[in-house]
Amino acid sequence: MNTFLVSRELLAWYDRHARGLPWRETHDPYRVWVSEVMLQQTRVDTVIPYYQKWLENFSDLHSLAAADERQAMQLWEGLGYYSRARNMLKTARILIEQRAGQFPDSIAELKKLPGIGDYIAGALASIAFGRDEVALDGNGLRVFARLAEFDQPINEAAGKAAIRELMQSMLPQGRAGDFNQAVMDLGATICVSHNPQCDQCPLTKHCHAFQNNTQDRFPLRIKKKPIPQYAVVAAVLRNGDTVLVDKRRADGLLGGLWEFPGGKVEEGEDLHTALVREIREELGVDITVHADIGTYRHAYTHFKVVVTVFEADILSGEPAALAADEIQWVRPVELDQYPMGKVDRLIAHSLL
DNA sequence: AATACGTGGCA
DNA sequence: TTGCCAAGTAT
Repeated sequence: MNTFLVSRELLAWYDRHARGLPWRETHDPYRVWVSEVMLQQTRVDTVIPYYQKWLENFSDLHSLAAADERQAMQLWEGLGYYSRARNMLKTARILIEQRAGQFPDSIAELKKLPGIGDYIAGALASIAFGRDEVALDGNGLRVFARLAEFDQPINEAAGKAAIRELMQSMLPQGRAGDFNQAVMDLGATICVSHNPQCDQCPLTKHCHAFQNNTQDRFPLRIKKKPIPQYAVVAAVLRNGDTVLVDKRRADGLLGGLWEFPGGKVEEGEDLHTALVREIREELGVDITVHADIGTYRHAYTHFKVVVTVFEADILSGEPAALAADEIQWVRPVELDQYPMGKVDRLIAHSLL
């Protein structure tokens, strides 16, 4: 492969076909950063409305550093990977307090900030600061794995490192940001996972996969383990016209979001028993379980759940936040003010 | 190195 | 319906 030609022709293609995206209107590090964080594992079409809403509420680093966490989580609700939002708040505050509100421009310093890893550090350095640095994401891995019929799995460190070196070797001095974005645009619009549009690709004459018609076989990946499925129960506990919700601890799944109390059903346990046990563990109260008011199936990244929701009443005791950061009695109509994951939001809406 | 971490689109 | 995958990072 002639890396010089690939690089030159890719840039020429990008000059004509770059997508007009909201975060490409400036090179403002704050805006580039917001977009890159939101775009992790998330499609452009999904991100755009979130990006615009976020910028309307937090137009710069100062307003984000001063932000209310609940407001930030509400704006993030539905995007997933919620630690991204919490890390953005942390990073904004670090930059305001320790760096006079300026992003560092070196990879090493950028990577010290919460939520900034190899990719975002490279993206900020190259796109926002014009430095000659690689930003390698899933698109780049796929594009170059096909170009070279790359024989190593791209979801292992060695494979990623080799492709990073290939990209490094063809990085056009002075236009690394455009080059990185060109690779991503090509991967997102033409060299897509399934049914790549090779008839529109500017690189077919360099592409080994195209020449051998092996696009479907690349990139190679190590297979993931099958994911387990769990039965989960949740309770709608009532007190007058309010229901009880709890705020999950900051770490872990859906950290910092609100939920209806409950948990996993153990092996051999029936749903009622599980719910009584979970509520006793989480809130320190005994309940009577009433009607089943809904079943929800949901797939997280590494497991699936079937959630059964029950109406329930407290028999004795005052609920306490034994396993959560906070508990609150809330009227269902007010629950939109409480950031939640998908399943709990569906349950909340079912109560209206 | 392997696993945890959300959600929605698509075949 | 099920499984794969999408602008990754933290531990």
